[in-house]
Amino acid sequence: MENVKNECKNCCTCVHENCPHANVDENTLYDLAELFKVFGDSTRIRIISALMDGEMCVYHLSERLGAGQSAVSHQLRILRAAGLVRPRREGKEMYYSLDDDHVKEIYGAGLAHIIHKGGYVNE
Amino acid sequence: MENVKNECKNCCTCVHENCPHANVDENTLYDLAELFKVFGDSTRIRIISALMDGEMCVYHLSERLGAGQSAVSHQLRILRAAGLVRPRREGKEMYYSLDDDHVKEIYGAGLAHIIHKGGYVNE
DNA sequence: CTAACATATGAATATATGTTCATATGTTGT
DNA sequence: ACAACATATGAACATATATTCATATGTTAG
Repeated sequence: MENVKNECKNCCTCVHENCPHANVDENTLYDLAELFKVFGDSTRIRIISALMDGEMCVYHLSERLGAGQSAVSHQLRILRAAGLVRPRREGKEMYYSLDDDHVKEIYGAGLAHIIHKGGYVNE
Repeated sequence: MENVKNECKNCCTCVHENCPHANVDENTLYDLAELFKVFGDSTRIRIISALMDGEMCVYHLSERLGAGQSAVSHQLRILRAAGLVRPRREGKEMYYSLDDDHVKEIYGAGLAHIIHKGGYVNE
């Protein structure tokens, strides 16, 4: 409702884009929830993970995930709408790739937490 | 299903915890989706945002969010189960705080993406 | 232009999830 | 022990969401 002004008490006094203590209004928090919601589905996070290695067409994504073409296409639509992936047409095929490095940063930050909590063993 | 071994092609050859290209098995991806799912709710992200300023008791959280006590408590349970917040009892009250800095990193990474996409104006 | 292929989309269904209400648990002061 | 308060929890309900099926759109080769 209200927009409380909070100065960063932890890392700095200025408000730069990476500062997690930056003043954030309610609408931004809703946007943020929407963004994380997109990451919060196993099919979509698996798509993102697959695209870490580089672009891939829908058919190969579908194959790699063992999911239906329609399901993958629906999820790609959501990823696209969130600005997380970008399509590129080449003939009949659509190649998808991660939109920018923010996607990798969010993914990496989440992964670091999982690892820290010990639920992950690297081989 | 299968566990494909991918070496990082972008930033390094070693596999350290922050590398977004680290080899990640299917189970970890499911854990990751579960983690982001926790961030992907407006009530929970508002709780996290509130706790950025420091610990807070349930009643004050409930007050600040304009949400019911029960709703907040239910969401705190989920945040606790995910290892994102930590409770501390002081008399009748329960004070919650962010569990560790990973929470801030994930939050900050998401916020950076929102800002980059232009959906956020800092005052 | 037509057939074959790749992807996208709409509708329907089944499942997951958040909130509310009622109540239980736990703590303090008397 | 009891009353008052703070928080937690279970059940019920309403809503959101992911998948599937059928079909539409778009592209290429012949």
